[in-house]
Amino acid sequence: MAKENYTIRDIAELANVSRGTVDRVIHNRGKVSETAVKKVKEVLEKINYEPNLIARSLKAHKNNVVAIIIPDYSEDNYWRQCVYGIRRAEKEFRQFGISLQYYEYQKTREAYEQKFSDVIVDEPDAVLIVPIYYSGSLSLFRQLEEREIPYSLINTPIEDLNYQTFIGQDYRKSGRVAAQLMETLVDKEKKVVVVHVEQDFENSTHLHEKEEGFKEYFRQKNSTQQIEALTFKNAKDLSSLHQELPNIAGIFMTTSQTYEIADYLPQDSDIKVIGYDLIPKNVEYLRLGKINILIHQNPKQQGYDGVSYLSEHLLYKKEMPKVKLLPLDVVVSENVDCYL
Amino acid sequence: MAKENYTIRDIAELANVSRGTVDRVIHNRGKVSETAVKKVKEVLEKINYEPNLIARSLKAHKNNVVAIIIPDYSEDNYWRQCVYGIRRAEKEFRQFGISLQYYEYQKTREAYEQKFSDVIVDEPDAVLIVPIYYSGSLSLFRQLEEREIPYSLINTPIEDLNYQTFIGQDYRKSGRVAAQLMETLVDKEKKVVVVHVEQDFENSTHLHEKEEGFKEYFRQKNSTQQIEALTFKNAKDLSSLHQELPNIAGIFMTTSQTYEIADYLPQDSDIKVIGYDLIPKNVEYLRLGKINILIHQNPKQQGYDGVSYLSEHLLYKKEMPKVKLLPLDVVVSENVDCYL
DNA sequence: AAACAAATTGTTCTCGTGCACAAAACGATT
DNA sequence: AATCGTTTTGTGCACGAGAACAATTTGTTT
Repeated sequence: MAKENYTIRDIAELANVSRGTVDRVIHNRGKVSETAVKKVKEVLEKINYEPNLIARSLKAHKNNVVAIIIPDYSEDNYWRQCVYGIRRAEKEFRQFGISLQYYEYQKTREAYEQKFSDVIVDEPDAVLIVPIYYSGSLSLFRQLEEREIPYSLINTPIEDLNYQTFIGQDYRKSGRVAAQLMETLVDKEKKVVVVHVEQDFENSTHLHEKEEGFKEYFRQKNSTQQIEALTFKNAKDLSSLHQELPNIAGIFMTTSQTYEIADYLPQDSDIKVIGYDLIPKNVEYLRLGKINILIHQNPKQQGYDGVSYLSEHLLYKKEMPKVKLLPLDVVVSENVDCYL
Repeated sequence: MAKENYTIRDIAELANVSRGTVDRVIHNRGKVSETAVKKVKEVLEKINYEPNLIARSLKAHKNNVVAIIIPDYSEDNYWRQCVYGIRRAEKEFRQFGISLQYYEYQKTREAYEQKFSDVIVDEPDAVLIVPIYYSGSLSLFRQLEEREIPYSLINTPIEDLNYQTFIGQDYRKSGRVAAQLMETLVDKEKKVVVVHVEQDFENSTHLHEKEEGFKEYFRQKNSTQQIEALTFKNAKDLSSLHQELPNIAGIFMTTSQTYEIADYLPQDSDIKVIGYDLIPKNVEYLRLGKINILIHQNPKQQGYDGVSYLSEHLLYKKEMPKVKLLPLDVVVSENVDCYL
């Protein structure tokens, strides 16, 4: 196989046909005689033709619109990081005729569904969505499918949908990682607790997965470690933990409100805390030693990948993986700088 | 600011001049009358012109050659991973007229310097180099500089060179991370040892840095932890550690031969091992629990970034950072899959 | 075999930039 | 005012793919 980069012209010459015919064969459109098809295909098999994407996209410029449905990020550092990644991809793909349309929703189910409906009315060419509310919006997803609008989910998985790609983490594995790290931090005399802070816990399968992974790890190790799971609708309710604290060796927070729990611990507490996400408050507490370990969910990468995949799909019909799992980065105070 | 993507043509119309004049002003080449310059610049300030890189690179195609000087990777898993990253970038930039030329060297100083000389004779447009040998090759770097051939270093830093970019890790911080993790794994009764396996230890500043970072962490914490550093020219010599083992709580291996030390530990040993790199043998031992933690040096990313930076520099004269530090990924058995 | 329709093949233009070259404008000199 | 040289400005082409359109060949019918 020669290294050279062949062009449509080269192929046409080699096959003794015109450029138009080669083009028709490659994209198997239009009528071409069998003999011509054969001639071209023979050449194509011999050489390794890779179309020049630059030339192609120079021509393309269909101006595709990708809708971004994301929680209001003005006050939320996690989603803001995600938007940074989205913006990076936006800048990169604008050249290729991709433009983004943002639909920010306040964190209520109504607002979410409203924005989602808006998107459907606007008929974008693709949709990237953070579906933090589960039930109810299924019919909206179905509408996207009927209209054949490709969509990807980031951060929060939902089963039984025909999305293009889910981008996020393996949450069960994430719980297991937390468990393994917790095991090294605490000794088994006291119990460890898994704490969820989420209004709609029932529908948050990813939090269930984290808890399950956490317990699974200890179970498979035949550990005698005592584990208790607690669910709070609101961070304020964490104060009720107060009297339990003396019996607790470690806390695994399954959401990014990890810093909230650290606030309820006494100054000289020896309780180990493992949680999620490099939001500023968490990072501060990690540096102070109030939080021991954070698992980084790579929101920036999630946003970037989400837009990239959809864009390349629209531009080149590139296939996308059904699931893209990002690494489970373990962050301690000494390496936190690398991830900021 | 309108969102529209302006073209040279648009600017020409708005400024009432020809495309050629706009082009001359933008690249400030050639003679243009002051009035014309003013007219064009006024328009340029009003709109936000961003040249279409696609059209630009469609035209470019100067076929730049980037030389890759890298240790023989047929038998070395670490460098092979690095080459994977290089290949990914190669594929991506081939379209843009970048081609790579590989110069693999056997791991002796003579072979290294020979290949380096070959590169200089071949006069590539840029050089990406893994300089595992330090002294002696400085004159070769100077020759690159004289010929104004841009070059970047990956993995191994060398001071006082006018390289474009060094891509690798912050080795001191890397040692600190290892120390912090070691602290959680061992109790202070026994000592921990830092083990280097390297023929040319004197010249390996990055290994010194790792050791120094490791010690620095404990020192700053006013820890009473006893630390000892040992240097071996060859992995076989590790057997001499045997009688010391009962006094050792943890071992910090500064190179990828971490699996070698694990082989010398008794089956039921409680000695904790922290080391580097996700080569298959290390990963196997991590899964088996013979190694506790690996720090991932991201060789694939290093290779990819190295080629990308140089390519974009050649193509668009894009500026490159002087130093690009990759994250210090902490890998345990439960999250190792994410990084493979 | 002429006439026509249908199938196939070939040509040309577009995308936006960058460069080479052609055209025009300007100024100076006779 | 005509000529020349110089400066400035305008135009055309190439890059490679893709699609519309034009041209050709093929097949069918009378």
